Amino acid sequence: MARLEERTPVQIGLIAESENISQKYLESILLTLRKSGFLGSKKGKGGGYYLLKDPKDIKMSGVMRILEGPIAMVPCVSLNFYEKCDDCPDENACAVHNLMIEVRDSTLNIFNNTSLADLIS
Amino acid sequence: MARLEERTPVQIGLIAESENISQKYLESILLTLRKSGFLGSKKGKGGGYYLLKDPKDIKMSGVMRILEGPIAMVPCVSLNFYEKCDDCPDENACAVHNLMIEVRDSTLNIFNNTSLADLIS
DNA sequence: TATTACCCTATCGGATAACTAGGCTATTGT
DNA sequence: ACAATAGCCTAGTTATCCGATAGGGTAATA
Repeated sequence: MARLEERTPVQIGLIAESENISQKYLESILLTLRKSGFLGSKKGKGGGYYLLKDPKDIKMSGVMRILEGPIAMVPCVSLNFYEKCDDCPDENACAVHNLMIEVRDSTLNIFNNTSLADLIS
Repeated sequence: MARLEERTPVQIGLIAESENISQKYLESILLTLRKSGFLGSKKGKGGGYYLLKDPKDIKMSGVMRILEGPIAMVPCVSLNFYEKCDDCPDENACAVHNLMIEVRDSTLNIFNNTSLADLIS
């Protein structure tokens, strides 16, 4: 969709065919993206999905979180999906904790500075 | 173990207790580390596990690969656990591929430049 | 020679995620 | 109006992985 100049609706079937995946499976992915505000949709004949924003304004960090879940390698350093480790008495005393934060930040830095437009160029 | 000055064997039971995990489970982890060359072991009374190298010379990238598997987010950009994507006709044509390589390299850079000694300080 | 402590294999159960299936509903063009 | 189109929704299946467990074996040491 991002490769198209115009912002006209694209049917699920067309994308499924060109990407070699099942139509139904793609449907669930596109539905997720619509619910999270990345895509709009149009029903009926001539309908389909379309991008709501300019590809330049879509950061990969947002897309990744929706489609892949947490960016952090471990839940205890995740910003959006934080979870405490079961048997960890003190995160600050954990030797691995700070290292994981460092990795998270460097990954996040890349995703935040890459747009959908960057990807297709 | 890295925190100890001397390189004397430490018993599984002691570590299991101080880390609040089952002795058997810890055993399987230590066994993995021994087989991959990070730890040595001594049997019989007074035995246990000990580091084979100086903590300064143990890079976290090596430890991570043994305990956590691939560092890359997707197999198709993994250096040590490479796998081709099923329905991908051309990796170079994949929009996500280069992004994932970038992330892999930045993560690897951190793990390569962090030693076990860095972690405990 | 008994005890200690590591060695090895098999397996279980829960969670996750890719993927599928089937039917419903809203929109559109004629 | 109405029939075809195309998205909407929920549930479920299947496969795989991983944390964790169990139990018995073997080598080394005091």
